Amino acid sequence: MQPFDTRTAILDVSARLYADLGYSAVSMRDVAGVVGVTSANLYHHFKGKDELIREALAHVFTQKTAPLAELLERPDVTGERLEAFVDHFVRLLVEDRVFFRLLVRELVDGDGVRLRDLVQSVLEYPFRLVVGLTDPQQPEGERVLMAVSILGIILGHVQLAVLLPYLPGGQPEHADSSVITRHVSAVLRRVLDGTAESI
Amino acid sequence: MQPFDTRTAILDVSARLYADLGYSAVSMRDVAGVVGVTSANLYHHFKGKDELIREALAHVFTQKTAPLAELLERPDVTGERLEAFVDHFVRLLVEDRVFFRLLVRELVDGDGVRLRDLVQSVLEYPFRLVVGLTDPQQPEGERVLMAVSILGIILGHVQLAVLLPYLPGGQPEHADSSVITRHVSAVLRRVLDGTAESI
DNA sequence: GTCTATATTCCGATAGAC
DNA sequence: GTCTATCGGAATATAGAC
Repeated sequence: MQPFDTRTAILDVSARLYADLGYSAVSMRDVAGVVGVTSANLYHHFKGKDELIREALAHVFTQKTAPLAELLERPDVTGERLEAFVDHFVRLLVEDRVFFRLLVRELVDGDGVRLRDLVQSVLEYPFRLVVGLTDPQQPEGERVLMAVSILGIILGHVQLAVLLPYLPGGQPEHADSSVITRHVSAVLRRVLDGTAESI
Repeated sequence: MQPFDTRTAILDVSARLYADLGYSAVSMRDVAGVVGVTSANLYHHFKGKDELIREALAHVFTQKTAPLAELLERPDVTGERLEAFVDHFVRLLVEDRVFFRLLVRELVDGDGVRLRDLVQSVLEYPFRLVVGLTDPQQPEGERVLMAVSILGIILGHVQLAVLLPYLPGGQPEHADSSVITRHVSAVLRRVLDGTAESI
């Protein structure tokens, strides 16, 4: 642990550039240039480009998922765990552009191994919570589908937000995390209350 | 118009490779090799890589959106226009892997100009329909947010489907278009009926 | 309209000095 | 741990013959 850890700096820069440009468009020279070292130095810290990007992904995902897990481990005393989860997840996706873009990129480009890693490091925990919010009297398959719908509506909402300036009636304010959180919470509460008292 | 139009073949191959690999990972040599011509030939039909990919996108989007527009222009006599729309849109995203991946890639990588093109060629029409399905007594902003939620839940559901094999309780059958259509239709019907009789 | 051949730049990766 | 120097190959793009 040094005051300025070169390896960590490389991981941070790699994650940001990969999130913005994608795997093939970010070169080892680019990363090195932003960090302020030579590209040869990158090969001292990492075996190659594949390993660098893979570790950068794990670096960001483990970093950003910890607070979410902490939230989910708190007991639900107010019955507003759904709102708290939506608020936190929307805020994470809207306000952390790097995290959001890494997530979407993995969903579209990830192979089987990387998708399983993504689930285990980021999505499995919130997924279990959301399944727990669905009607326990429904069969397992229905509850899984409902959980996917809930996570999907949040992801889709954030993803479509970039189109709002070009959609008829769309205002950029509709992409604010507070607006999205309020709206999605209301929709989900209506859906969940229609099936069971799940709080 | 020739029996085998080289230009059209180039556009089809470009769209497929770009959908699978992304902009930087698909080379002019790759496209030419699959089509069965030389890369120099591509520069006779298109000014460069940028123009090729841009025209390939427009080629696919205008092609695949026509049936959707046709559906939306039919009068809603049975009151099941929502179900018909969900069915068609889910089927399009699930069964046409090229279209789906192009759409997601544009959402994550597109700049202002390309996003506006995407809206005008693909999303504006279904968006107007979905706005029409929401409660007319709600203010415009609320109806827009609801429409984004409806499109978003479909997009998010299809997008998260790749994770189902790795999620607890997830079954690959949950990614079938018929299963997604039935589930999403039921959820949306519940949400929309909670606000107004919109049929 | 399609080809061969090539110019130029950039890429990932390595060797070896310090 | 960081550097200079460089290799071999692949990228976009062009010139010009057929």
